[in-house]
Amino acid sequence: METKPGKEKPLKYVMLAGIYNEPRSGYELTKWLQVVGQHCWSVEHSSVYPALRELEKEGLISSERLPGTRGPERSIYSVTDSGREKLTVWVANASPRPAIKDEQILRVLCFDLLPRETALRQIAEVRAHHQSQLEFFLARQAALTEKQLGPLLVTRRGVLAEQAYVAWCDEVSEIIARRPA
Amino acid sequence: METKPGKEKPLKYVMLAGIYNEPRSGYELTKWLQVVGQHCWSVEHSSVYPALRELEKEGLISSERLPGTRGPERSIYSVTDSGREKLTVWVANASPRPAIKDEQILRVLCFDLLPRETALRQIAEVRAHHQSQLEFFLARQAALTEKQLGPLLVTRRGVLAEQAYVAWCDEVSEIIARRPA
DNA sequence: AAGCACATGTAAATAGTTACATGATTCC
DNA sequence: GGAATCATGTAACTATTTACATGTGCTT
Repeated sequence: METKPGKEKPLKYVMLAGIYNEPRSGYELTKWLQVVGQHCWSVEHSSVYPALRELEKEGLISSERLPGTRGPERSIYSVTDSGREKLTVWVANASPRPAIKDEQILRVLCFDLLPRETALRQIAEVRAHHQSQLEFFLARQAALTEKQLGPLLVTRRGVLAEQAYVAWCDEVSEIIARRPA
Repeated sequence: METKPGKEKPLKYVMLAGIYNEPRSGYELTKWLQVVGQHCWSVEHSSVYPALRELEKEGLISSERLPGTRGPERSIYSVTDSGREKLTVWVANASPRPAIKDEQILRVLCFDLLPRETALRQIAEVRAHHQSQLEFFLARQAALTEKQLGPLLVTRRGVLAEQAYVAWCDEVSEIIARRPA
């Protein structure tokens, strides 16, 4: 047995996956988790740095100190051979069902509490947000080739998910609009 | 000032929305959050009961003790007038962006670590899960009329979200399949 | 009488955020 | 020299899960 046969924190594997995809600093990893990772696993930087230290202590990643091109020095992490092995085992496992927290859907559940105008305005704003996310993922998709299999598939997920959200907003608007006030 | 001008826990509003939608017991609310709430806000029962007590203490919901039709006695909660007012204010507010935790997308990011067969098998299982979720939401949709505006719109979200997930799984399969091993 | 679904609760542990803190470098 | 971005970190707090706990009533 190696220290503990128990389960490991998903966040560490999430980060390992991000670093495997491309060597990154903690800062870059945080940014990545906040933009690309928005539809899979978004966290704050305060969770990232301690996890990086754990991963390094376990020998799953290694760091290299580099002078920042535009900014101060940072540590760039790469996945070690041992990390790659652990990651491979993890990737082959089954995932728990996605966990989603989306208050907006619950607001829509209660839309009969609002005057029609208010509801329509709210959903229009939500639509605008997801439309701009969609455009972001479309732009990213256009910049990728089939060579970059993983990033391309993840980006496709972003595109499809945002398209579905925008389509739902449109349905909500339409149904609300043609309703008796 | 009423006790605290600070922000309130989202879970309480989520539950208030669920009870407003239909008076429910803690047990029923938990079930609802686990099935319908899967694409908006899923929690365990251990979070539900304490929050119910808080909501009742604040006078936002009231309980009625009823003998269970098939099972022991339970408390059915309804939204009070005061609760309805608070809920209305909340519904009119803007929502934070959805927070999603989905390990599967990150596994796909690393699919080049797996033999093609393994990856295809995994994604087929994931597809099957979302397909069955889709069928659940479609059945639910068929049972609703436009009278039940909120539940219908929430169910539509389930349908669209699961369709998008299934479509993504198909894309992943296709791209993996026609790749050099 | 055993097993299952109903029904509710608490305590300990974990995960994650918010707020606090610091400092470098670049651009205006 | 001030603002913005880069870059990293800690501490306190909050939210949520897991595990423990208990008991009812129906079905087989």
